[in-house]
Amino acid sequence: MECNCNSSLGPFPSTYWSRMLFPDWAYKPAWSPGSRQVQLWHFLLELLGRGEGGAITWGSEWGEFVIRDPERLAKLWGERKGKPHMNYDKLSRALRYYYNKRILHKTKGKRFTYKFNFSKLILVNYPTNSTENLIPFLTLTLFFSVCMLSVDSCSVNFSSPFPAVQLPQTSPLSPDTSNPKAVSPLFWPTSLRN
DNA sequence: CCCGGAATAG
DNA sequence: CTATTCCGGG
Repeated sequence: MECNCNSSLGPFPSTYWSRMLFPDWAYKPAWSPGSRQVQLWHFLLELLGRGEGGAITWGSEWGEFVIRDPERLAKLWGERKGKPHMNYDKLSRALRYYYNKRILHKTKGKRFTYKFNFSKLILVNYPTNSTENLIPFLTLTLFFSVCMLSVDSCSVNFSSPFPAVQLPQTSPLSPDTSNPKAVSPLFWPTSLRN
């Protein structure tokens, strides 16, 4: 199967996608149900999606990004979190904590260059006590969001086997959770596997 | 620059 | 728990 985002689904207004870019589970760690503290990976994807000022941009490979202005990125991050003394040294330490969780890894040799692991990103942050079969939908949510916000023409080949899969019929803003099995768990792009 | 340990906060 | 802060080391 091929996904051509621009022709099949888009284009959509950016506000539309920014609202569905990160579902509720992305904002809060499982241990603090009430809080909605923004996490660093979330913030980065947000900037990457908006193409914010060139402080951070996508790299050549899938999921790879380059920090073009480290101190400015740190300043933006500090403003978001209310940490006026944030700098790249401290921000990069937070990025390094993602290595163990396999959310992120460094592309060695390339300065200021890191690479997302989107599948791990989902698995790590998905609340385990919730319904399992919602994962495919959330996968699609994150994948398509990143896909559509990051590149002009997004074309990805999906691997077989590929059972009958249909996208949710309702609006992504109010997903039909009563029919989560509309999307198969096998719906994983090859580029997201590892 | 990049790496992780250690202490600490929320 | 996720960072933040600080820092010795490569």
